[in-house]
Amino acid sequence: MSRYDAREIEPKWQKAWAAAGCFTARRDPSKPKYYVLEMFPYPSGNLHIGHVRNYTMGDVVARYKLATGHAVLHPMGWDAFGLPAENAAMERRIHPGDWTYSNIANMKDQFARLGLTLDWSREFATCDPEYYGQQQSMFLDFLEKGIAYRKNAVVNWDPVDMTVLANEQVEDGRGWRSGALVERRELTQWFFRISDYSEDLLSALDGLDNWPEKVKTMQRNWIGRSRGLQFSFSTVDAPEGFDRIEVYTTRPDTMLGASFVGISPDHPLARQLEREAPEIAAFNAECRRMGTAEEDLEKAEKRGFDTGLRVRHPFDTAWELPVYIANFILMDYGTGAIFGCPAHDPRDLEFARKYDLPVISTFAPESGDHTLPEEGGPAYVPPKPETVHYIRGFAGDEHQTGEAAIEAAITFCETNGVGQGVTRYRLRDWGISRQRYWGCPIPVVHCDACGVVPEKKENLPVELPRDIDFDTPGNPLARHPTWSSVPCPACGAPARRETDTMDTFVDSSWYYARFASPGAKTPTDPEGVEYWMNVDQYIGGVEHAILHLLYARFFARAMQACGHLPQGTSEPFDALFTQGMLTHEIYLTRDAEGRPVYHYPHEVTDGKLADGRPVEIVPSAKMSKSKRNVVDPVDIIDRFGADTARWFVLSDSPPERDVEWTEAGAEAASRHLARVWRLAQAARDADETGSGDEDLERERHRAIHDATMGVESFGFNAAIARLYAFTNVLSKSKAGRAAQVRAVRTLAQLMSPMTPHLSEEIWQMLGGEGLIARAPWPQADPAMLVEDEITLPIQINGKRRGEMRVARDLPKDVVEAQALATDAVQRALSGGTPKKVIVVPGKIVNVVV
RNA sequence: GCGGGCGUGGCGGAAUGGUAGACGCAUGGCACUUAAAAUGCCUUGGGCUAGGCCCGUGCGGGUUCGAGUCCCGCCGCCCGCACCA
Repeated sequence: MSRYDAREIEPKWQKAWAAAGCFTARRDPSKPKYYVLEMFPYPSGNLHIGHVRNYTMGDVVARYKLATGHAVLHPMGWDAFGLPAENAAMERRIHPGDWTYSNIANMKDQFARLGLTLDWSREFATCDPEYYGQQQSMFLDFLEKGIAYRKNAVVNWDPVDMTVLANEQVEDGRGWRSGALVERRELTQWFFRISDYSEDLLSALDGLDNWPEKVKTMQRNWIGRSRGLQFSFSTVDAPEGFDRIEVYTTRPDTMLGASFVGISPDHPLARQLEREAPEIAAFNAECRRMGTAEEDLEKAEKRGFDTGLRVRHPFDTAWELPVYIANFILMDYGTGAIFGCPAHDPRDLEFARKYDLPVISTFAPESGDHTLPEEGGPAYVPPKPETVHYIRGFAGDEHQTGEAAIEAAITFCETNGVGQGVTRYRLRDWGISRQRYWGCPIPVVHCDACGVVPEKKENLPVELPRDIDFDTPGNPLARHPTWSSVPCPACGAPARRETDTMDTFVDSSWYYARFASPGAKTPTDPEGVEYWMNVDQYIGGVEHAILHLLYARFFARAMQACGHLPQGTSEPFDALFTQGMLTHEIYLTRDAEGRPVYHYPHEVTDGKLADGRPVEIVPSAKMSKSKRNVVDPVDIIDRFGADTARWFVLSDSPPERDVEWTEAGAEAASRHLARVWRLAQAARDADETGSGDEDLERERHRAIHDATMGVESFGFNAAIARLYAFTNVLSKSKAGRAAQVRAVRTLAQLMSPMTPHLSEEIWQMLGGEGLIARAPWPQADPAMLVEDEITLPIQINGKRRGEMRVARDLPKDVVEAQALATDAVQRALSGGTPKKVIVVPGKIVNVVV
């Protein structure tokens, strides 16, 4: 009997699949098409075990769809632009392009060992000029359609490094390299008009039936449609041109609870005031000395500055409110100005208590204990559909829901000329300008005479220059001696190329469409996208639930508007699956100062280091290089084989949840595969006749049914658990050779999406025809699945107290009579009669005594 | 801070509102072996006055004949917050 040796069989079958061209996508009108896509990786240099899980899931789907007669497209590429390449360039004096492409080569070798069904003939990297040139072409289309435009926006500015920082490069308000206090600075930047699509992006979510509800909810909240009132306060003694302050509120029903007006430090009025008042200038400067990240803003202490200006309440001109500049108000939202109602907003309440401003409740609960905010209670913010009692109402009923009150308030205000009801969206336009080298150049030219001029399409791609350096901080493109000097495409006069490059989210917003025809001389070609789009199943991390997926949905619409995608593809991903992370224990010891020192898993045995020191163990932590709790897939494949790695990452945990990588789990998976291998040999060598052929055959059909359901519903862990159970039955079976061989061949097929190499080997061993990768998926015979007799649990007062075997279709009254006759029920009744008997056919009997 | 999610034995987890703990790991025992490894078989939520009963799905309430599942309020962890990808 030979042993299962993954190192021997895995390369063999990988070669066989390649020789047969099994995974090359081909348009085939005689088959339904299926496009499965996993979010493409950033080429960081090494495949992470998390990648293994992500790509194995897609591979299971791809192999299953191949087996069920689909023309499958399963491509792979590289999300190759971005900051890490520039960081590597600075740290190691290596060119970002060289670093990126060598990482790609390395990761591709690692990919090859996993035995995935990828069609590498369609591979591209977003940093290939062929790819980003087409992206530039689309940018020009967007520009022509008005989807791309320029406006001012704030960035994180590092005054020492003289460079723009990403949010993650700002740590506690300081630049990560220079340590300098970061400032907000305004630059003219390129934007995509995603906000024009707000309503469509919102309402189309309703049609995405195969997206997780949580992702749709997050997107809805992000787009943030709100109904509110826009109105203005008239000012008292304000500077010239500021006789009114426009505000927007979603709670106009609380207008009689107004206590102050707050404006953003970037509001035009704040900017005007800082010219005359040094204290205001100082305060505004202080506010701007904070990163642009909304999270920081929200967590920061709420601070304000009393401008001394006052506004008149629109309902009562004698009622004046103070105007504060407040650090938590963003110029990008609404009008950059709010009215504060401390009684019904926790932020406003914190602010009011700090600056001793009035707190005025406008409504209170209908009943129950309630401490009014003005008497020290918390801000009262009930859900809008809840009915409350209006103490200071001015429109609608005294007792009404927040929703009704808001509509009544809007109507009242419109009737009295105080303002207008408007629908707003939280979604802001997408700023795509980056002041960096390693990204897609924005293909426009700045001409003194003609202004902003689009590059001619025949001049695309606008390629990145190769000869750059990172010796001095800032954007290498901007300081390149010759690159930006070009003639104006319109008038031919000397002009300057745009040196901003595009956000890398642009690159990943349309790659799925490019895979349909990767070599096309236009961004897409109609034949390719018409056949392959949409993506039938998209798989990736939930961390992309909002930005990437929203941008990709927007891009599909914008591409459609420019004729790059056909009708019916505005939603590019028919089904979405968000998978969980891979986690691993963290092992650490403490240094003399009590700081943690992290240790790699291979340094730890039985909770101790080699020198015998015990380690602290932090369970289920996200894998990160700095914590050293990483698992190298190459190492796992060397030791156990790809099939074991694939099997393990899919077992144990549901795909949408995190899974903890454990050595013991990997070993168990490996042992199981070896056991299946032995069973296959035992089946091959079994006696011709045996007993229980029929039982095994029934079990085989049940396994087909259950495992198929598991694969179709992304219940890979459930499918695997079912296959374990089938394996247990098989190993105990005394069935004859034919029945055993049939059962093992089915087992190999059902396992093949997860363990393709082992399955091929067994298939061949047991005389399967051709490659298992091309064999049709086994079918379960419905007649073999029904059971004639079932076990019915009997409950007394909702607790299980017994069971009985009954015919599957026994009438309800007979079931009831039999249940009442059981010992357990008789004991519980002790001669009395039951109060109630509930019989759920085929499920349960509950006797209430 | 705001939005979204998750929480079940020693561990990973299973369970259309209907037998909580499938399946796997780890325990412990047995078989095989000179021995070990490997393999196979069995055992295992906690408790008690143990062949029966009680308690158990983060905590506290509620709906229901019946709640891990639905509702309300907490606690903890994770993801996102627009320039990380």
